[in-house]
Amino acid sequence: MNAPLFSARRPLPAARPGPAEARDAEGHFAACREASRRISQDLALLSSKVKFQRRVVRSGDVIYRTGEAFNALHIVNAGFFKLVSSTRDGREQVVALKFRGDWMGFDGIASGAFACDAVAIDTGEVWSAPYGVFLGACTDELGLLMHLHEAMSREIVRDRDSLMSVCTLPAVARVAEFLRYWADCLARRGLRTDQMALRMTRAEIGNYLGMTLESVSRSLSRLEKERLIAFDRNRREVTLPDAQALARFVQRIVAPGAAADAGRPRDETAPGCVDAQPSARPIAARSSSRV
Amino acid sequence: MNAPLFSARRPLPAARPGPAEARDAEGHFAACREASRRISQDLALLSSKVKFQRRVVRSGDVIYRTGEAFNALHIVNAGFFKLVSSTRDGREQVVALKFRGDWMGFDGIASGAFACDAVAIDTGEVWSAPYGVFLGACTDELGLLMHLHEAMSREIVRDRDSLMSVCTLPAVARVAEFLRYWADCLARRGLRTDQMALRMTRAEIGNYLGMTLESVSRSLSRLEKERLIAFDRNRREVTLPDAQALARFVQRIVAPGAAADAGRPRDETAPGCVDAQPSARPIAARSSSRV
DNA sequence: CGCAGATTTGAGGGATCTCAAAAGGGGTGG
DNA sequence: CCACCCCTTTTGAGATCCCTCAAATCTGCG
Repeated sequence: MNAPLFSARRPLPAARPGPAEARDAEGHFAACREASRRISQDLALLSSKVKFQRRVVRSGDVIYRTGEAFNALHIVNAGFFKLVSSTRDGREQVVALKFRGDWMGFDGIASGAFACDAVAIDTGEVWSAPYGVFLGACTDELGLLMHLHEAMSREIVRDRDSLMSVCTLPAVARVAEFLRYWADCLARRGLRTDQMALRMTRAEIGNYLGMTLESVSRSLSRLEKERLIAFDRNRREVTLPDAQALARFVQRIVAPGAAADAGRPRDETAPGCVDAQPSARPIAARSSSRV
Repeated sequence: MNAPLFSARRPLPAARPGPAEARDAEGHFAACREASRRISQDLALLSSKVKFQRRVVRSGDVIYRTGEAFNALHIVNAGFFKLVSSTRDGREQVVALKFRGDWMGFDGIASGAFACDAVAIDTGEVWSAPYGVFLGACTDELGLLMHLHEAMSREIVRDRDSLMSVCTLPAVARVAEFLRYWADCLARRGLRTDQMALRMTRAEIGNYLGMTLESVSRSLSRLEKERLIAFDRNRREVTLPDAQALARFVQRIVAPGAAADAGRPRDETAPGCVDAQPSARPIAARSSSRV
């Protein structure tokens, strides 16, 4: 009875583009439709299992604040949200962005107090329920438990992707990746990705990506000049004519030597065929132990 | 019967130093002893609830690899581990470090395949059990479930701390924070923090912190020159004579205006609770909505 | 003892930041 | 409806931090 109530665990093979690049676009659209359907379905099931408090929010509304007692978990039903960490000395950092179907509040479980601010950056709706209610529902319904764990796991993986981006990509590539990420998040929720409204200022984007607002602006201008993006009316809305071209642009920056063959599955463990000198130096392995 | 089997949820108020700065050192030591005791206790309880497969590892041993089917969760009983993410284009990133009591493998839950490599960087011991076993144990034992969630939550918070560090601190401050973090992790596990063996090459540290190995080396040399750290024999072992002085050093860099005496790292007592003038520009809040 | 890898240190260059000025956009009140 | 104001964005010029390249030193080990 606790079987696949929530959607199966790895329903998105297309998320990792297979070797066949040609039909990627179609595959991508199919995957997005599937993802969108799944998110809606999960939300519906979730709300049938747990009695939520629903709240409509507007841009700037705060869902929870750093230091507040952790009492509830929140799920985005609509809109966009940012999570902002801050240090005692006044540094602030946008650490995550949240979209429909995403959970907010996991950061509070560890210490019993929320570790960041959750702020709406558009009108939307949040569903909330006390942590204990989830816990109780989880023990009844294994599917819900697995859903919860998957959400936390996704968050961990995504956070690390951010770190990877910030640590290994130059500014313009980070902006390009950010745009791809944003478009992908929209697409997987059934939202149109042409004329995306970014909903964040250059300052917020720059903060999220670890650069100044001026660098964001310059990067966007450069991407526009290279025809990889196009602005709409007010420079707050952006179009990605060709997401793959953006990806190739990033590849070109990362590995200036290697040609455009982006779709290499995974045979590279450097030493073998070192054609693509990764411009990112591999981490020297000390004491590789076993020969 | 599912009550406080695992240690209570927020047992470390001292981790957030209160307004009284003076007795911080004692409070810190007490907190570390407490944390150490708790970690040992949790491990003992864990192993009484779940039948683990135990494995002794040596530096360089791989616990799991990117792309491998996610089958089990792992818990560090001894030693030190790094988690390394990699991209298809060959970039590598140390995304996390793991110590006794930490879990490894959460990244695999979301997609059903591990999303990074887990590699030992010292001899140690790992306890492993299939995910399903944990899940089963969790439904029997609510305390275990909460313990698991706290571990995942801690990981999320820590990952975001890393992002904060990389995005908002200059190189030398990142290195200083890294040393403090490492010392703190050791202290909370009852390990001595004088003559810490870093167990990572400069290249690995630099990768983790988003800088080159040369920058790490220069930063360490500078910290040494300012008497904030001291090297032992082989420059792989480091001593932090005064962790608070290191923290003040970081503060001085972040908010140059706040601390007057920039030259002397010595007897300048940190101003009360420095909620300093953020030299880091705050994120411009668009549409602050409600008046 | 010599080698291989790790580390340090220096010099120069480049990417990004800082500072500054001007243009654009949207909302409000007159 | 328009003027005005405030915020955001763009763009330029110079400064700076960090990276790249290079060479020397150090360490552990076979």
